[in-house]
Amino acid sequence: MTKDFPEQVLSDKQQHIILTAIELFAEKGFDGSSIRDLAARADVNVAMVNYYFGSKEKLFEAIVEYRASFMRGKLDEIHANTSMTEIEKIDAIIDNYVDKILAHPSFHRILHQELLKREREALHDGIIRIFVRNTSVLHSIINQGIRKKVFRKVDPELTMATLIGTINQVMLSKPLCGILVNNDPNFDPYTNVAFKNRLVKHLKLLMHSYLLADKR
Amino acid sequence: MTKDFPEQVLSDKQQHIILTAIELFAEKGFDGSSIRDLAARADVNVAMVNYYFGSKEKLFEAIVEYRASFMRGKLDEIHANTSMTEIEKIDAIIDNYVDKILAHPSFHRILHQELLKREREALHDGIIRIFVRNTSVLHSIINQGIRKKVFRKVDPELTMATLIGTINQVMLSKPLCGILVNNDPNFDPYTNVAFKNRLVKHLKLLMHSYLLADKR
Amino acid sequence: MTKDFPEQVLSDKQQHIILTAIELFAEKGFDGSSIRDLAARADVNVAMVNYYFGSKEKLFEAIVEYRASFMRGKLDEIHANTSMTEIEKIDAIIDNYVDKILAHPSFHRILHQELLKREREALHDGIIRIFVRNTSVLHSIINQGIRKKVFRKVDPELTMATLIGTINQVMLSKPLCGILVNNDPNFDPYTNVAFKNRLVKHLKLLMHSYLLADKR
Amino acid sequence: MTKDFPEQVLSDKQQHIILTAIELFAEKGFDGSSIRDLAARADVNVAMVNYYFGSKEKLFEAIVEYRASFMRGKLDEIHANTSMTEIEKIDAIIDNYVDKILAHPSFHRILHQELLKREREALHDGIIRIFVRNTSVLHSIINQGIRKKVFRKVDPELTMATLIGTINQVMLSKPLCGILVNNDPNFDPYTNVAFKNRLVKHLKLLMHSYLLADKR
DNA sequence: CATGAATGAGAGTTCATTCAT
DNA sequence: AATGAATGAACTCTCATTCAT
Repeated sequence: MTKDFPEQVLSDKQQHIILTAIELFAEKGFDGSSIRDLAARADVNVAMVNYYFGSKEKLFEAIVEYRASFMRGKLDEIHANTSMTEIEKIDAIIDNYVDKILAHPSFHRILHQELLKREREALHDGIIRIFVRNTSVLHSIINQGIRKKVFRKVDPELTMATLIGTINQVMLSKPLCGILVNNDPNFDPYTNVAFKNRLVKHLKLLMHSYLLADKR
Repeated sequence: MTKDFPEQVLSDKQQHIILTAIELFAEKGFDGSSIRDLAARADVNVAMVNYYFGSKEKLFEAIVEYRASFMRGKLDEIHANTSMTEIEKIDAIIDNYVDKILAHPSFHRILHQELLKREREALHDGIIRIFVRNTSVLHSIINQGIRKKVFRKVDPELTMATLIGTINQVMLSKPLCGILVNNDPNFDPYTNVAFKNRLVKHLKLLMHSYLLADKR
Repeated sequence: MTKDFPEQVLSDKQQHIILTAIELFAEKGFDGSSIRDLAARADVNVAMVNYYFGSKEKLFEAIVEYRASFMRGKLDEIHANTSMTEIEKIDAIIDNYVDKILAHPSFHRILHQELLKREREALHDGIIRIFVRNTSVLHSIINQGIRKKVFRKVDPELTMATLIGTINQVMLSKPLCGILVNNDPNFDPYTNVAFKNRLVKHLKLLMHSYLLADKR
Repeated sequence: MTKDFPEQVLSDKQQHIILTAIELFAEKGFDGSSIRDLAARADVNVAMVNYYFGSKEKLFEAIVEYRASFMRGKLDEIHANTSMTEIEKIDAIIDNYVDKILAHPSFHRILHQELLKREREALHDGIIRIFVRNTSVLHSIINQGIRKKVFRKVDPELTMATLIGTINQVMLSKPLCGILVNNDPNFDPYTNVAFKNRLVKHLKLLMHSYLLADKR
């Protein structure tokens, strides 16, 4: 069984602060959010954040720790499954990815905000490590498919970038996504089941045509 | 004839500040960068930013204005070209996109950082407008291809997301990209010609298989 | 029973800041005083002013609130008193006014400084309201005296201006007052009992001759 | 012949700046007005103020110099006139004062703003000197009237304070004055002839009753 | 265990003034 | 003689953090 981080025990209040912080940071960015904002929104004392987490930066690390392993379990299971073909595994990963990411859009947004900066190196590296680990299964499956010649000789790394990048593109901005897919900036794609199905369908079709098409 | 930059006359010093700010904001984020940092790095007086641009926020707007039209010219040209097939236009757009975005990775990163927040609504909307404008040509070409039945009945919006999203994914983080494509966090993909060709090749192959494959 | 001060609870430190600010603003004006000056003089941290009062402007409002009602109680009592004649009431008001204003020369000076500007409209209006309230009793007594024909048919508003204006004139500038009444710029009239009596005597004599003289 | 200050020659532009500054300082106070505000309002270059007057403070001195002697001429004439009785002289001074002050309400307001502070000592002293000189004639006339026993044994200094203070009180704040005399904050008393006559009438009546009444 | 008070550092911005032209 | 560009200092205010209780 895999564990990304020590299974630290978090009190309800700590969890509450973390969940509030995820929303706040997603809206205003880490630097754009103040501890006072956060304390007010979470209805706790200003000193609580430092008291519980040590510092604002450590709170961010706690957030990552709290949500980081959100992928692993199912991915490893898919990877280890010997009764699935490679393309079935790809499909399963698509289902899983879309599911998990749409379930936590704010956290996803925070991670990407931090990834886009080059500050806070330790944190940056930590986030990169999460990404690398979470994509390694996908990487391995694509490579295996190619080796087995059930997949075309595609570029494995960039194929991964396509799969993840398509989802990220949609998650970039709720209003932008709303405009593009529904011509309505107030449309919320992240909670819309029809949109989720549409996204999954597109990704599967895309991957099928790309990976399976005519393997000469 | 096309023009890449707005007519507004900017002094050398103003341009210098803008270029320095693009690098700084890309590294530390807008909120994470201080005017003092910027002034020191650009080797100008702290008061210059407000003197030239009015405020930190207006500097951001000036940056966007300075680089915003970085796509349009060529795109319109491709769109209007009647001697190209749809798939040739897609290829041309891929060439163009990759070219332009790899040439200005920092600006690209800044835009996405701001897009990931929901603050500064006016600016956010402005950036969204740029994205919508820059993707509208692509949208129109895909739709035309589908109407002409030279393209499969794909999901046009999500196909765009795939194209743009793949590039964005690669631009997300230099070290992440370096690790994935070269197993070396110090590898700089953005200035590497081989990588650029690899990216272009992947995208074209991807789009060809997806759009053209067996239109039954 | 009357209360001179609003109910609001102010800590000792807050009161200390307010009292220091009154002196400072009286000397240098509101705009001429910096929060750093104030903090240094009051021997508190620069951040305390904003911490306690929110902003420099709100500190001003707190000052006004703290001292604004400095008149009312006694005035209402005089007004309501049915056993005094009108001229006795005027005399009592003179006693009261001179007393109160000489006790808080700095606050008095601040109010007038702000009154002389046309900025900060809300504040300006607030101060005007205080003046109007504080003079309304006087107004009403003069009018009553005229109606009862114990006073001459004077101009009630300008008679008020004379009464208040004489006191204000003396409060304008300590050195100017010192020179005029004692030929000594260092003479402090505001703490001098003899001067206070002299001022009261002059005002009473003035009002008696003006209001009572020959009512044909 | 008396001269308060060297008869410096001022160009039209300098006069224009001075007149604009008087209005601006009257509205926002000296510290509340910026040279940029002034330059913009006067439609001149920012550097002009320092170029012409040396500094912001020296501009203030130039303003005082420009308007300071606004009283003297006529006052000296009244004083020296041997064919007028003392009370006639008082009446003439009232006419003159009210006239001059109502003609330049902004300058009057500036002087008092500065008088209310204790800053800029040299300037403060200069202004005090102007006040003392301008009131000396009045002082001398009252004293003479008392000596000649045509006036009562009033308090000469405070009688002056009453005369000047009544006018000042009315000049304190346009809206306050408007409310008191006309129950209308938008009423402009300073340009209203009826109000001027009312003020003069009140002052003369006041001074007559006070100075002349029953000299036992 | 939890908190309100307090703080030094640094933020963005504005200022009067200077200077090369 | 006149000015636009430029600047260092100082402004108000907010910040993450600390600490006595």
